[in-house]
Amino acid sequence: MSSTHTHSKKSQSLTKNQRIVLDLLQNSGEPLKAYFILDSLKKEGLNSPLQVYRALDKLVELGKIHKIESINSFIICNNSNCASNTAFTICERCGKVKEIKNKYLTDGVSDLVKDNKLEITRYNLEFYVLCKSCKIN
Amino acid sequence: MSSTHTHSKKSQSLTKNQRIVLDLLQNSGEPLKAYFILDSLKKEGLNSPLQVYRALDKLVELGKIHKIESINSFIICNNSNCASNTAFTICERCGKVKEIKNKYLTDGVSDLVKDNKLEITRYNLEFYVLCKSCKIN
DNA sequence: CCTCTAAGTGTTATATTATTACATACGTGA
DNA sequence: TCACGTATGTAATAATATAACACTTAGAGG
Ligand SMILES: [Zn+2]
Ligand SMILES: [Zn+2]
Ligand SMILES: [Zn+2]
Ligand SMILES: [Zn+2]
Repeated sequence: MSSTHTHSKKSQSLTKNQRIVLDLLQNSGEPLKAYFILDSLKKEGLNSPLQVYRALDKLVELGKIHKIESINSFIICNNSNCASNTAFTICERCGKVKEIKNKYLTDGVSDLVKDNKLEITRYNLEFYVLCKSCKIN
Repeated sequence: MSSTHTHSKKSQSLTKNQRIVLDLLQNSGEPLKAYFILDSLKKEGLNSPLQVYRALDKLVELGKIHKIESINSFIICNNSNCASNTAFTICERCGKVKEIKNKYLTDGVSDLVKDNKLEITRYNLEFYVLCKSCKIN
């Protein structure tokens, strides 16, 4: 390490807007909506929807967050390596969202996809459930 | 036909708005957006977004159409029995959408779900692909 | 250091998607 | 007939997302 070449600086560094949006999602752990993010980060200097959407787009592209399509929300990736392949459970009662990191499920889906000759570039799987605490009550 | 009894009318009969929206989706076969539907059916008497959304909601509930979440569009169900469990491929290049009716895939997903002790009430799977004609060109 | 370029920023305005609220109509069953 | 559930029509508004344009910054390479 610490060799002469200075490359790959870019790949590690997020811009200020990207960073504060990522931090908020990280600290929240929950899915957040773009305009909620905007409101939350007004004090940090974010003024317009576009600033939020641009940061979100980039973070999605980098695989650091995911968009949950059916609720128009964004959540931190807790999986670190799912690229653009995502799977979530969403509680139909309380709205709680969990990223599925069960290897067997995601591998299984990949296998099914291969077996069925679907050439998938990426996928988004949203499973609606009744979560444990909602099941009890 | 035209017998005396009038029962079970309700279960078969859609209202006028529901019918014209369903017919449009049926004839199209493609995913359509709510406001496109509205524009298309102005001449049939639809005047407001709400009329469209109400019809769409009902048709989704009846399982006659599906919403494709990642493109905010609605498409006729070509499967007739998928209830609220849906699976689609979406071409990333041309946007073409196909409902997956491959029994092995959907059964496989169900099995995976069972094996992984996920109590799913329904699911929505969106697979992004490069479709055949886009692959060639 | 200088210049070029890709990426990001800030801002305003606008487009697109969806719901709230409220008054009215209509069919079914008690 | 009355109550009830469902659908309707309409206006207003909320929520989500993008277009357009001028400007800035950071890194690559000479
Ligand atoms: Zn992830
Ligand atoms: Zn729950
Ligand atoms: Zn279907
Ligand atoms: Zn295609």
